[in-house]
Amino acid sequence: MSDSEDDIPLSQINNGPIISKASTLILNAAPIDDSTPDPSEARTSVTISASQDKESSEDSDDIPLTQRKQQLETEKTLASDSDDDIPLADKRAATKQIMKQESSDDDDIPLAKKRKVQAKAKEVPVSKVASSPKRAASTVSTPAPSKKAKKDEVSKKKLKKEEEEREIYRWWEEQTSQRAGDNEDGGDGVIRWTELSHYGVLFPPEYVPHGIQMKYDGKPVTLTPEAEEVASFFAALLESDHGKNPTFQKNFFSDFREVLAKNPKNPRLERFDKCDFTPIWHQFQLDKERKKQLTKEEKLKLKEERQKIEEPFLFATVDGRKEQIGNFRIEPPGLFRGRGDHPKTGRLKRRVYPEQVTLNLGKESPIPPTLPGHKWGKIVHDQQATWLATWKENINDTSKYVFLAPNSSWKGQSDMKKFDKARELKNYVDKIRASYTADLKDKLSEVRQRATAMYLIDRLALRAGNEKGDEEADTVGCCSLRYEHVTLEPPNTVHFDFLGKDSIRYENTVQVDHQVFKNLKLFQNQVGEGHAIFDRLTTTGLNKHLNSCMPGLSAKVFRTYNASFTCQQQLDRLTNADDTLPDKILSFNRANREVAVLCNHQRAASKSHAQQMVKIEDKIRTIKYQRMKLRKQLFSLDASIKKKRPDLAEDESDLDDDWIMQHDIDTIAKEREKVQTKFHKQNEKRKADGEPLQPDSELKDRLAKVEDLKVQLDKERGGDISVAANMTVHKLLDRIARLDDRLNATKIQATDKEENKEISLGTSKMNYIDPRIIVAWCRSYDVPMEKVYSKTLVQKFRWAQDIPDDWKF
DNA sequence: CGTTAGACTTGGAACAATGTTC
DNA sequence: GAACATTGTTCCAAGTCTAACG
Repeated sequence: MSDSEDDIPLSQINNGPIISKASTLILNAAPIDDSTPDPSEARTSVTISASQDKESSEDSDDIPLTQRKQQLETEKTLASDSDDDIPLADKRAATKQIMKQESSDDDDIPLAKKRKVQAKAKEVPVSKVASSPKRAASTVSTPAPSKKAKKDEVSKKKLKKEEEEREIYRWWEEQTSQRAGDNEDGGDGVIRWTELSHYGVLFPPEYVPHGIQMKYDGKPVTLTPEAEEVASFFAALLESDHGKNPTFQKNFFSDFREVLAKNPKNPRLERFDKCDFTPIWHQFQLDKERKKQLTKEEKLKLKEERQKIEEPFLFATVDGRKEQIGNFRIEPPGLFRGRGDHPKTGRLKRRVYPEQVTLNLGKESPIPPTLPGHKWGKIVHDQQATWLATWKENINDTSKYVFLAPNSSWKGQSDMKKFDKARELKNYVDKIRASYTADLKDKLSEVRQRATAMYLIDRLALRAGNEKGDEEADTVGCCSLRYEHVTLEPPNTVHFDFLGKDSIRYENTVQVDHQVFKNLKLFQNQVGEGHAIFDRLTTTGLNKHLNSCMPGLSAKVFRTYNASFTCQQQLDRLTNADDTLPDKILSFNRANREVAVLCNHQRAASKSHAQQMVKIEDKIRTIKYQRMKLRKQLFSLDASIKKKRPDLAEDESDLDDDWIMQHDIDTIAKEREKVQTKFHKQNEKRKADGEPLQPDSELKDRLAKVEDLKVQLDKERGGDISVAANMTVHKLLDRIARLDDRLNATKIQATDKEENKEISLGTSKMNYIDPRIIVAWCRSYDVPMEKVYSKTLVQKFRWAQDIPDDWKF
């Protein structure tokens, strides 16, 4: 293996913008069906589309960006109005191949049958049990006194675990027909439960005034507790982005003044810029510090107190089964943290009292107690609903709900239903693609717009894009795209730039089907700046049509389908059975990343990312440096090794003399400092213990040793290699091998980190990738599940674990 | 029909817990 | 063992989509 080669990807990855990756990926994942019903009529555009697909699928095979650009440019110059002159001899074949691959995945056993595969079901508990004795065995070596206690603890844990295991409702093992939600015609009229009881919701504690005064115009002012609370909400955010956002400030101040005016004891504060919340802010900083300083015991005690309060709220009983509840807390009052350019951001979100809360309970269930002096707003018995409690929030007048946790049967069932639906789309997608491709030329602009939108939703995994009001942030999805969000570059390149959900920017450049390009141009010209491109299309209309293509189909299913499809495809492509575990994990992360890119799941890069990269690069070099030294020792012991192991004769890349020099200097400096702090610390301890101090000569001796090291390093740099007396060739080879492992692992880590800096993997893992894909992958490549799923995700996807080894999406 | 309400999924950021390193 | 980085969890805003409404 050559180091220089290995280092290439990291730097290159940097250059590859997400955009191009995303576009190639999707076009690749979604081959166009070139068997249009009417070949003579469809020839031109269909041919083109096929050829484009071919090209873009080539793109995806890691052609550097620069080359891709060239390709694009050549195409530009080549392209003329007559579409016919593009040769396509082998291009069809390529498209076919992709299609074939897709349909060969199509080993679709009817879903109903698949569910019954339970051979694995028994294995889960077995492996659990097997792991427990192992743990018990490892405690045997511990000292006698604690032995018994530990053993007790272990068996207790084991028991608890087994009990938990028994308590799990394995709904996925039951006859499908018994389950709600399996109903083809959606969830309407479905009874979800017959018995439902829970302890209601947990209210946040009443406000406790701190008495710290804010200042106005430089002078401290006294506020009523109610006003102080609101001032404190803002004070806490003083240094955050929200606190600095003018809209946030304006909205906060207007609501703050309203609260102030409610009580004549409050001062009149006219101007925001005269307010000074820093005294409160400082107090909060202090509080945080103090909280951090608490001892372990104190923290534990606080935690226990919290848990004791929560305990009754944790579970609900549904038809006799215990189910975990997700969010049983009423949201505390605060300032509304709207995202992006939300016109209401900063407004006061008021405290919620029991009178505003509706509980959903079984008729027979006891009504839980609530805050003293209060009563519940309403008690209902809605057996079609899965919410346990609901209330209205005052900012946007929208409903908030308490639901069961993600590991519950209700959530699990609808999750499974969602993925099964996406999987079902596989069987329809070719037909649907053919049909919208044909519709791209429909005379009815309504139909044509719908087809164009479907193309985008399918190819780019765009969201549907419902209408939004003036009181919300201006964000869009497919149906609500406006003129200015799309830039067209002939012959068929489209630039997208708009704010999507959560005001996350979607920026992408794609080559599209010629007819799509023409349509977009036409629509744009018809509407003009500031107007919706698809002016005849609504999400409702689109979904109605989709539903007629396949029962239960809606726009979001395409996102799920394309995400899961991509993941399956990438995992198959990237993983090798004989890879090391870290390599497999890297492959997994890459597949996961492809999906995240496709769905445009972003995160803010950490402020220290660049520094962190420098640090890790330095770590890599340090390992290489150590390796180099070992190599040299090896050759000085036995020169013949050079011939036997030519791989060891090669120099480490990017280890130049300057770096080595600097590294040695740094090493010495660090060593010196270490010696000194250690010396002083020891003396401080001695002082505290009343022991005699170590003399300064001791420090000098130790520092002299550092100097010896320096001399040795200098000598080694000069080519003078010293080998320890007891060192052997075998030992050296062994050490080098271990360094190589470390080097490899660190490099992988670096690559992963860089590729990941602005991409958030969590959302796709949690919501878009069919967990059965991942479970099957883990099994066939012998990767422990915990390496890819956190504890909670394992629980959430329990239903996905009883599948055959060869399960494919 | 278009509009709104309601219920449920999806999403990034903040926060907490845990792991790593000096 | 404290400081830092990483990972996992919680929070709650912001979507989707269907049903009900007028």
